[in-house]
Amino acid sequence: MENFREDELLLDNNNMNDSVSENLDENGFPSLDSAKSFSSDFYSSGTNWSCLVTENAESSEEKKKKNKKMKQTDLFQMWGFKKPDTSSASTSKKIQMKTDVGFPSQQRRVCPFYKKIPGTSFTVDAFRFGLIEGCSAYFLSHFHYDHYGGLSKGWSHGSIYCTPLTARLLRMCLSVNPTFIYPLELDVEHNIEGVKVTMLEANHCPGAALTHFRLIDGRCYLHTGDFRASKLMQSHPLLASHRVNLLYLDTTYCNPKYRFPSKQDVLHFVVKIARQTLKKQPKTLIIVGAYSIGKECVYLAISDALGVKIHTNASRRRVLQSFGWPELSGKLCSHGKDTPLHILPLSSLRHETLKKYLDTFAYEYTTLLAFRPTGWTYSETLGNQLDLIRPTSKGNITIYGVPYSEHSSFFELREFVQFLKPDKIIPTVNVGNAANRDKMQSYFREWMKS
DNA sequence: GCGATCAGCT
DNA sequence: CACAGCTGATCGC
Repeated sequence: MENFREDELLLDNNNMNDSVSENLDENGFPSLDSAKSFSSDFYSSGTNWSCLVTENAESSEEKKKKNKKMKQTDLFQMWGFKKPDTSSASTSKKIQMKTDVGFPSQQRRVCPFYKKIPGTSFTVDAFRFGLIEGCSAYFLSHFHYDHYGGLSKGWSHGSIYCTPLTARLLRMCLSVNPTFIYPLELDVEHNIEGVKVTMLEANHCPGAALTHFRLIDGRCYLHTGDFRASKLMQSHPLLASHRVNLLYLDTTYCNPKYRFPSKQDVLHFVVKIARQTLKKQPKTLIIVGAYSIGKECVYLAISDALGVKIHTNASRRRVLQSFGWPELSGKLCSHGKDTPLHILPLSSLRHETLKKYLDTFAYEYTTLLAFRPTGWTYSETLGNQLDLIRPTSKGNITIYGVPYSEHSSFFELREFVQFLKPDKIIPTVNVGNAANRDKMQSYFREWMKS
């Protein structure tokens, strides 16, 4: 997850000073020798977003006057029963509610400093800002929309560096011109403009990577992208042997209220529920919800445990096939009737929608059990106790929210940071408001004490 | 006519 | 709450 909502970024514009921008070069890249001071200024001032937006904040006020509209999703198309309708929909004329006339959006959105790597002309996950002056290499940490946003067929602003799997998805799903894409094998040191760059497995979604930069002067910077910290990560030679001077950290769950179990525990829980349900009612259709990529292990675990194949629509099958994982590819099947385990978009995981879906398999299945894996199915009181999770049931439809997270929990973050002992930390998530930034800053200070 | 983008929503 | 989008409307070519 990332913060990039303009209205959020605008919040702090009334309290600006020049402490950050002083340490930026003419293109807004933090200069090499001031890497320390620019991040400390970031923490001390907490509110300096001078490198972000400078336009007026008016637009956010007049936004909320649109009527809610009924939407008519073609479920059969989404589920793969039907080809997309190519006939044009009727377009009704509407009164313009636009308030920021005259300002092209890219002019108003400037790449924030925490996406720029000091002492280099590199940026990370910064495609939605159009051409970034002074940027010669655009790194992409993983293939999730809020990170690749801005990339499309017409991209021509510069070289894109990412893992080979992410590169395939860029070509396949976004038709990005391959001449701009430079796949970087994991765990191999690549020399890019004199900087030694290594991609490390991020334990997030397929293809997600931490990016490790070793500059010519020996300084090491680690950008986590989105990641779930693990013990295994600590044994990586690059992290075990080199001091990290600057850590760009995925702070999605940087708050102790976020407690969730290990992935393994959640997988065991899901499998247990699936088995119990099938034992009671053998004619149960099992659904796992998923976004574009990620959470594959949830349905792989069920597939393995029950010895059944995995059905999903053609477009998702194409994406999953592209991973090149035999243990996944071999289990996919194109006919829903051939397996009781189906994958649907998370948006389908509502009782009403699932009922319709079950109706399309009325001859095969009588009940439906669905899992909604998200990171924020947490509870302060439940904590780690999976057995206290209660599903929501309506008729023969049962939905479990399960805390399968592909981001680090608060305590995993703490352990990772205390292992790494970086000189400085730059949070990359939840930085849109000052209270959050201050809170995270105080956690960092606490962690770094000893 | 189509792809890209935006606001609103979950 | 916030994940990682989804959707319909609008904009731009």
